[in-house]
Amino acid sequence: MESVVVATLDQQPEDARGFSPLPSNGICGRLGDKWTVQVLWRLSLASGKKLRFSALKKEIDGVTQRMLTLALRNLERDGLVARHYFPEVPPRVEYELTEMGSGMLRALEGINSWLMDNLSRIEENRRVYDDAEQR
Amino acid sequence: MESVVVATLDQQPEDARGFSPLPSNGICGRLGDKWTVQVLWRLSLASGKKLRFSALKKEIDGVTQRMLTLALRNLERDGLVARHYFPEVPPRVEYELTEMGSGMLRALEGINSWLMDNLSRIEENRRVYDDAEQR
DNA sequence: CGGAATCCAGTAGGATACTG
DNA sequence: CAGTATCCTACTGGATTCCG
Repeated sequence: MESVVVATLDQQPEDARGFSPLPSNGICGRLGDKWTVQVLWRLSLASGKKLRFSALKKEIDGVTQRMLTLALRNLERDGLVARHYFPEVPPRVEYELTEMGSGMLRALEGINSWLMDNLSRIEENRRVYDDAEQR
Repeated sequence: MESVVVATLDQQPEDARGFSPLPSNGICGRLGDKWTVQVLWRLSLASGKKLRFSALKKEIDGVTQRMLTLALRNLERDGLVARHYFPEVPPRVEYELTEMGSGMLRALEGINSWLMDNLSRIEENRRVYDDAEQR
């Protein structure tokens, strides 16, 4: 029996090499990218209301049009965000979280709060490590 | 009051722009990289026992020496992994999870199980989206 | 307005060879 | 054994321009 920590992670069927790889890598290459989580986050703050592209762009500091577009496309593709296109003049596009999207955000609460609790310790560790310099 | 989903995420002091950014990006660029989580995972499976560099390399499928070294260095720098160097001939180096490291892994359980539950749906969504092709 | 297209710089990551 | 050192490629992400 492994440690309790990983017990639930071990439910995945083992692969040909005889161990269960974490799906975290690969599947969430998405999570690792620079903007995806921030987009989900801003949409969730809207709590059910839809947000226009320009609103998202204004609220997510530093994101470029291209990166926001790419992030939204990937989220839409995964079914985490719904895109509503209104063929008006000028055109209007609104985005909202899907059920799945908000579920994923909920699932992120664990690491997020852990990070908030441990961020300063990590930064301190890095400082110490870097000060030690050449070993 | 925001949605329940993000309530606990909102405890962070707001920044100058008036909203609380998720720390998930930036702090865990680490989490987003290709090998970090897998290294933590393999170390946790050892449950307290230390693992040698070569053991890790053998068990983490596809990782190169360089990438494993970099991942371990970063984890050590953050204080998530402890490195024990034995100046023998030939040299021996052993790695183990720190308390902090296993805490982080525990905190990852949320997304991990969510991903395992939703992976097939996501893949299906992607398939449908890609089949729709040109919109 | 909400992109798409293009160009470009920086970096993550892989292959290979060498070393204390 | 456990790395460093190089080299190289591919992808991320930024800036800019154009389009329906």
